[in-house]
Amino acid sequence: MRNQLFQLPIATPDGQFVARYSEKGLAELNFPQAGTPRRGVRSKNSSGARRTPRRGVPTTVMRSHRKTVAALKNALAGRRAKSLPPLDLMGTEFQKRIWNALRKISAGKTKSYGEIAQAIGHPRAVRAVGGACGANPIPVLVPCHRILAAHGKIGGFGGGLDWKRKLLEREGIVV
DNA sequence: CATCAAAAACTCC
DNA sequence: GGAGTTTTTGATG
Repeated sequence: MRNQLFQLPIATPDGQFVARYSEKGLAELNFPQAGTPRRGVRSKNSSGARRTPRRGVPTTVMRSHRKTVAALKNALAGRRAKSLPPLDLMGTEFQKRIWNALRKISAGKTKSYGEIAQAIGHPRAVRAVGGACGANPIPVLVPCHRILAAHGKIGGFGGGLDWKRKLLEREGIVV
């Protein structure tokens, strides 16, 4: 079991996102509809899933939530957020490196999995990079959708390929 | 606890 | 279309 995460909804024109925060910051962000469609994730929906305690939420979490909402809306509008909320990324060092590299990508630009692999010093681990992107807990804010396959192909996307295309088109990126 | 085996949002021949 | 590379995850001894 991880630390207790506070789960809060985010209403956007595209639906209701679900964000989960630790006391350090944003830990996870999910698309509307599907709960956790990532592979290999067993999400027993028993009482283990902590719902939204509208109060009893630490002020740090509320602050992160406010920033997250602003950043998410900006991102959905096709613009990069001026400032992201504090992120509490949980994963292996390899994944953290990749996610950190993803955050460096400016809005309206794309990179390939190979580019990311080279950026983190494992030029052959392109496949693993794809896996790490799929394990990215915070899509949109960590722009995993700006990663395209080598030959300009769309690649894949955990939250659904339609989302990826939509996000890319909103940023003016044509595939 | 250490080891083996399979899968993955890729890339090159 | 097939083989190659790397990491993660679940099963096995």
